[in-house]
Amino acid sequence: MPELGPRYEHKEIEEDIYRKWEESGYFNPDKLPRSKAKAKPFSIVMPPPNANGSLHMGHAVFATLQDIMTRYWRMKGKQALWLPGADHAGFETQTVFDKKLDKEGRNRFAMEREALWQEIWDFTQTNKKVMEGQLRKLGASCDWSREIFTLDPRIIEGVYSTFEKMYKDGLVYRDYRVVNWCPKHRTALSDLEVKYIERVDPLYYIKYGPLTLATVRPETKFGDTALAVNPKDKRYKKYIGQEIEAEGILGKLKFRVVGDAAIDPKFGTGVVKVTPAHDTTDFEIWKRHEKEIPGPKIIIDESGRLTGEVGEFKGLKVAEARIKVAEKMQEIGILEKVDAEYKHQVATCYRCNSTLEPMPKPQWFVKMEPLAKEAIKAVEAKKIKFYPDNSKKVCLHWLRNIHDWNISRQIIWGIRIPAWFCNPKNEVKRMGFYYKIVPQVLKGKARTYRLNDHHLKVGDVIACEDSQAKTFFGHAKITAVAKKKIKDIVLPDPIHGGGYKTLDELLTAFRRHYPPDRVITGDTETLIYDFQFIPFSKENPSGGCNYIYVGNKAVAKCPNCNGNNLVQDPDVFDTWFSSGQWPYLTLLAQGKNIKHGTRNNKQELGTSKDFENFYPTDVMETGYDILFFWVTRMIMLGLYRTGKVPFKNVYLHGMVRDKDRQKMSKSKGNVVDPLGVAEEYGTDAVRMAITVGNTAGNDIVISEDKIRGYRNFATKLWNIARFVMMQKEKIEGAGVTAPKMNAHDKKAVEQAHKVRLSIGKKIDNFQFHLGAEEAYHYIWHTFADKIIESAKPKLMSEKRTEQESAYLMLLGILEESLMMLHPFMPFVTEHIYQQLPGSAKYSEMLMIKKW
RNA sequence: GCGCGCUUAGCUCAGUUGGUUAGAGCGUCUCGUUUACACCGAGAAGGUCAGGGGUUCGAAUCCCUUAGCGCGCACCA
Repeated sequence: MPELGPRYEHKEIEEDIYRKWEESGYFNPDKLPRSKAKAKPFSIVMPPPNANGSLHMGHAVFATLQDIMTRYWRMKGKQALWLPGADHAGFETQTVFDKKLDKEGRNRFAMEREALWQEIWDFTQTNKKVMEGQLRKLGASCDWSREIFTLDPRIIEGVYSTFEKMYKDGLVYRDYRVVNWCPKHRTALSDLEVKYIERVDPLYYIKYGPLTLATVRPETKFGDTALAVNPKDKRYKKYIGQEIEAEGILGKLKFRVVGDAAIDPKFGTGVVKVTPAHDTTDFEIWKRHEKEIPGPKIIIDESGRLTGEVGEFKGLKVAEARIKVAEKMQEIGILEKVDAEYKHQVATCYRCNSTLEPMPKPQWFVKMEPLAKEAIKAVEAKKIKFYPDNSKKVCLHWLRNIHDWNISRQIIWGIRIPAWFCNPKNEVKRMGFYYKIVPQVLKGKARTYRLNDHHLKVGDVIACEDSQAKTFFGHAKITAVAKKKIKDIVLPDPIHGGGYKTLDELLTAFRRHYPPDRVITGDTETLIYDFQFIPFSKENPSGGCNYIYVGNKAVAKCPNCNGNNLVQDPDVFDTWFSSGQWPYLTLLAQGKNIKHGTRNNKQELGTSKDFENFYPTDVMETGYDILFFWVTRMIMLGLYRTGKVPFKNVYLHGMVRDKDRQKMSKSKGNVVDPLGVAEEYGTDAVRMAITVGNTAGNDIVISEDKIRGYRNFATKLWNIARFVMMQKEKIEGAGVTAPKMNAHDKKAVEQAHKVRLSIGKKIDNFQFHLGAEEAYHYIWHTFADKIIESAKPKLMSEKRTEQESAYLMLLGILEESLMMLHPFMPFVTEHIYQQLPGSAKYSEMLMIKKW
């Protein structure tokens, strides 16, 4: 056999084989010979790799496992579809690109949105190309004709229609609340993107008048608006409802003390400062006591520096300010003590490890509970099977304790949120009204008292803003301006609304609306503006009514007030909001029969040939690390949009580790590059190393030694084939016409067949490792070591029939072996298969042979 | 705190609903070149399946418990 050398030279053949497979067209289920004959569908939608780098071992794991299933079911005669894609990976790509810009001395915050978008677009398209090549190298038999990118217009259209429907159904809402803010990347993150790390920080005990409280964040004290204690705490009961005076860095402070059950009396001193702008819990405390205490006072800006009324600390970064503020407190004698060894969890950005700054922002949220409820029902009803089984429990636990999901990101790389705000033009002056006042204005309140000078004169038209919700509700035309001491206001004042009967009541109200450290007495001067209120309406459109328009494309005029002030939300969606819809959107995008619902009702999903045929998909195979990010959200959104679960089975693979169980990372230098080792040892060897010993939900250990072991196996198989081919030449050389197998040899072939069926059973049950091992063991230690060895004397026998029978047996078992191994090691098996008698064309093994 | 796991050969891990002498890769030792293969063959050493208790005719496997390790979620300023 001159063409079969003693070693399998993968380098010479892999590329060629893949090209021929691809040219055959059989990766596309529509082109399979059996597809006309009502073959049952089998479908996997590929987790789209992030188009911001090249493939790593984790990708090789999913590529291998999904390819095993696809090839197996295709061989079994199903209409097998493996649908590939690529993910724009919003925030992750943005951070990768930010780093690149940083190296080049550039910065995205100084760039035009369109120019930056174009650069990132080009960057992802380049990466996408590279990854496609790499998936081919790994032997992935996916249908490239259906490949789709997450920013494809067909996908975006679907994402928009989902958002629109959810908005109308009340499942997405805009809210002003404290979000997880990364000061480095200047965007909000979802709760899942927060990584808590344990840190030791000083715990400062600060005197606030008669009380002492403990905090790790003295620098936020400028944003304090109250103090809180547990209502059951006997020590402090008498202070609840009281205003206490305290010495502050910037002068005297006055805070009200509220009782709130969220306070743990056992922690610190049992007294907490309430900083609603920069702490989630405090924001909630304020919400519960908003009648009694002032709301958020922002003193940290978006880049994590102090801002506002913070005196000499203005412009300092939080970490610096903390030390300086503590020093200052020490100086003026309000720092009681410091516990330097305080251990606590700090919220950080999972991408850059920056400490997150909680910050109030208006954002879009998804109301999760109704969606989770349906998902729980479906999972409990076993509409989805989980591998490993216990991940179902993990999934249910998460779904049962779900929180609303912030889907707004303040980056440019992503799908822009299709919401338009009817905003007042910037040149229009605005005046804020506390949200409780708004209905009074609408009902006829026509006077407002202001301590700060707004420089308004009679005849000015201003926009009226709900200062909590940051929404506008109308115009006010100023009709009179006066300046008076508060005590000189005649009470009750019917034009103001008539709510205050005594000076004390009025002063309390003033204090509530201004920072606590502002001293307000009867002698304080106030500006008094009389105005004529004009609500926004279609007849009266000027200015912007803050109506929110949600739709799949821009409209020229505000549907509410007819104004021309619509401005699109600059934010983009969390990537997972779009990838959470991946299974149905990718299938809907395929084929010519695509319908996206009726023209009048964009909310309807429509259908397509692929959607009808392949949805729900058979398997979702991905890593356990994105169970919550992706899998649960696909289930929820899939049920919401299609009424069906998006997949019948979930298989979760583990994380790849090196031989010392260390997580692979560039910084550790222990990364095994799948393409590099595939080049050196052959793709088949890498695939086997990935498959054997890899069980659902458990981490996978991959070392070069292991890969080398399976490279040896490929050579072994190669030599088995070489040996059998040698017999072929001998038999054929002797001019045999119709050789026959004896009963004994037939039995051996049947045995091999049974092994193949047993391996199939294991693939059916998602036990790929067992299947791979069984094939390995049978071929090496049964076929080669025992069957071939015992056949040797027969092959040398003088009896022709015995010789021929032994040859036929070996040929039969070889064929079985190639088939059982093909899903795992497609290249070497295909290559050998082509040498067998009767094999003419490529792709026979791949497509036509039944399992 | 709540939840989910793990502990099997020197190392890294398999072991499906409980069923003969517990397996694989790599490593170690001995021998071996014969119709393919030294990226090989024949053979060997190496495990009280974390400890204890229970159920059972029978337990690595099911139940309880102890110890050690890991992961996820939520948190106290």
